[in-house]
Amino acid sequence: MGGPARRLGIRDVAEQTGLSVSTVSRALNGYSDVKLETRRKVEAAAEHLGYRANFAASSLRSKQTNIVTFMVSKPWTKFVDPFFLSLLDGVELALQAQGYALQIIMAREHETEFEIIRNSVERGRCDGLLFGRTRPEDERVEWLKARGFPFVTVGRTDKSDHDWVDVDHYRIGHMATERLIRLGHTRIAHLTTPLRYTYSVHALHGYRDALDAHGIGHDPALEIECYLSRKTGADAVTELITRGVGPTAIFCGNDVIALSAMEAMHQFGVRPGPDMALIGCDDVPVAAHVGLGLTTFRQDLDALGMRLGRMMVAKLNGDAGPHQQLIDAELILRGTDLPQPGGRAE
Amino acid sequence: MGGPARRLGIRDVAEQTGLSVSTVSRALNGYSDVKLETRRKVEAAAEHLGYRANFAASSLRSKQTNIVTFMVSKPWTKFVDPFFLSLLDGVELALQAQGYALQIIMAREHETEFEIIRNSVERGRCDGLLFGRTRPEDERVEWLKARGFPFVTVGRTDKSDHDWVDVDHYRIGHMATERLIRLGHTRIAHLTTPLRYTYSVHALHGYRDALDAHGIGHDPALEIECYLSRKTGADAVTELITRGVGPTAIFCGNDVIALSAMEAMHQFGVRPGPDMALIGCDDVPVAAHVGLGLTTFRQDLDALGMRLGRMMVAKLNGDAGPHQQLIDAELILRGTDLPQPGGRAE
DNA sequence: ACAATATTCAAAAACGTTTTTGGAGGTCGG
DNA sequence: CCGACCTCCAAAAACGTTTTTGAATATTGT
Repeated sequence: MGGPARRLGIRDVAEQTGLSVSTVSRALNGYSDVKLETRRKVEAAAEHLGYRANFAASSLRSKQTNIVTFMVSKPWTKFVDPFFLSLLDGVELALQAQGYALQIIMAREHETEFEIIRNSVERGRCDGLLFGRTRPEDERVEWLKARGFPFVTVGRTDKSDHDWVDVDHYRIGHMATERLIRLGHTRIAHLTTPLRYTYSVHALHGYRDALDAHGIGHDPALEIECYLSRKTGADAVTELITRGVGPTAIFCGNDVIALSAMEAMHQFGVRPGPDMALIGCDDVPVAAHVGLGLTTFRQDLDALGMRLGRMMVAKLNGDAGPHQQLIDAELILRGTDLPQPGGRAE
Repeated sequence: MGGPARRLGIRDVAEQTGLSVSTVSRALNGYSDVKLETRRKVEAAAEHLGYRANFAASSLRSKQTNIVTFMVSKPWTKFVDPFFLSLLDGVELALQAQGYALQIIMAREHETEFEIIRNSVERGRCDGLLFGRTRPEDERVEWLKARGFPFVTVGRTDKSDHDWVDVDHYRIGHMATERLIRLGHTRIAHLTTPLRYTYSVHALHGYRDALDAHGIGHDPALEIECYLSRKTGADAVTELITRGVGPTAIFCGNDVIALSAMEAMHQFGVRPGPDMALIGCDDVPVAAHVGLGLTTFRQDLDALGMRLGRMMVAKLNGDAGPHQQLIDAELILRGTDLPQPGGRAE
């Protein structure tokens, strides 16, 4: 005896209040054509019964999920890159203010990135998509654009005729290099982040242009592409030192590379700062506390995230765009950007 | 002219193949009562058309989402705690091997944790739930247990009669303290992680029991609860030094606290290691590279994550449990655990 | 006071799948 | 050769909402 214990449904709320199912639905979803008193009654009953609309059913009928998905790629997960976490904080804030939920999914392999996106879009798992690590030619961007699916990226592509937010890495590269030049350095190495990503190329261009502006040509032997696993900053420094190409300063694409580079310097008895100037990027938490303090660039990731989120909400609300936002980073001077020993600083 | 551009549906695949809708569904979902040839034909047609089953519809009908949700709490997001990232990596691996997708959602405020769980469960957004930061009396655990919803936690509660994985923080506290005692220290401070979490209490007990075992009573003035924002490890060290309670060694609940503590020591001219021994926990990436190298405990988070994921899959497959797994951490000896200056080590 | 309009709600259709049910045709044993 | 049992597939019901449609009642303007 006893009913078959059905799952609690909107029908139960309707029975409880003596109203129709449709009225309950309209009351709960904030439609205007329901009397205030009725709405209150419905809300009270729903609260009392502990009813919430089934997600699958409601998104099937309404054709929207109220979910925005952020896809984070493997390299971000394995080595803790503080970048995207702070970012997500801001995104979440902006989204939930407009009734959207942020959902994060991980792309384990590089190849699955596209598959995950296809799956999300074609199965209708979310209303909008967010992702970073854009490449100059990015399959994902092209595909989404062609399908007209709402998305915003962190980082640009070659064409960049879609919605994005980005940190101005060209400017970062330029400023860092210029600062090192002003300190008297002329042999300045650049340890780049993986060049398959657009932002790495931007930074590289900034670096080269700054050299050019001061009549210093760029030397391929001083430009080394670094990764997080194989070929780290330490490997690059080892290479620079053992090959005797003689840099007196290094600009690193990010702090993890810079930290790794410092590691190798120690092993060669080279002091980061006095013996070899060093500038990083990202201002990771330990940057301030390592050695003399790593000079680096700080980005307001909370703000970047908020903009990213708000941009997505705007798109979702039918705002056509394109929306594009370039963010400046701030140079944080600490101890590792020292004049060239024996050189003449301006 | 031109059709109303309906969304691609299973109907289209049925028409394309000349089969019925139900057969297409059965073929795509791997049922056995469909001829191999037919299955191939269906799969080819689906692939050709680019069809994928709508998520909302399929999960509405089948009453399952194939999604497992990991809820991460605010403190984990703001300050990059490497802990949960490596963990998630393993979880994802274990889940996707069994056809489940991992979805991550963030609880911004402490108070929303419970709300998020209620929402996920009552709206039927996922099949299983994962979360950490368990407290001795944990409302979430009780609620989920009462509802019979599948969940596994990272960390225990007072009762712990549910499924969990956990690192043995009692053992960590005990080992760390014992090592410091063996090095000749008797005034050993413990900078705890927030004591509202169960694991912090476990570590504290390990610390106290080790002291007791050597006939050293624990001194409340040497036990300081630390947080990530207010009252950091630096604040605690400042307090210890200025109050003159005279510890010669410190065991920190995690590396972030330890790093922060080192910071303050520098300001007081106290060298971490020679002047004050220090042991942390977690083995964050920089731990090896800071100062003399921070002695700490390493946990195999990938393995922990895999177990967590596998445990969840087992539950979802009807395996009754309870499943519980306690993981050992490994002491990584580096430079900061030195004998008490002028003391007599065993 | 009457038509026109607003307000409030109910009934039923619709969303796109999966599951249930059952039937047609083939195979096998007696 | 007939019935029993497989194998494979089609038709229809079902999942739990939201949206559409339309009707009853209340309100307003003239």
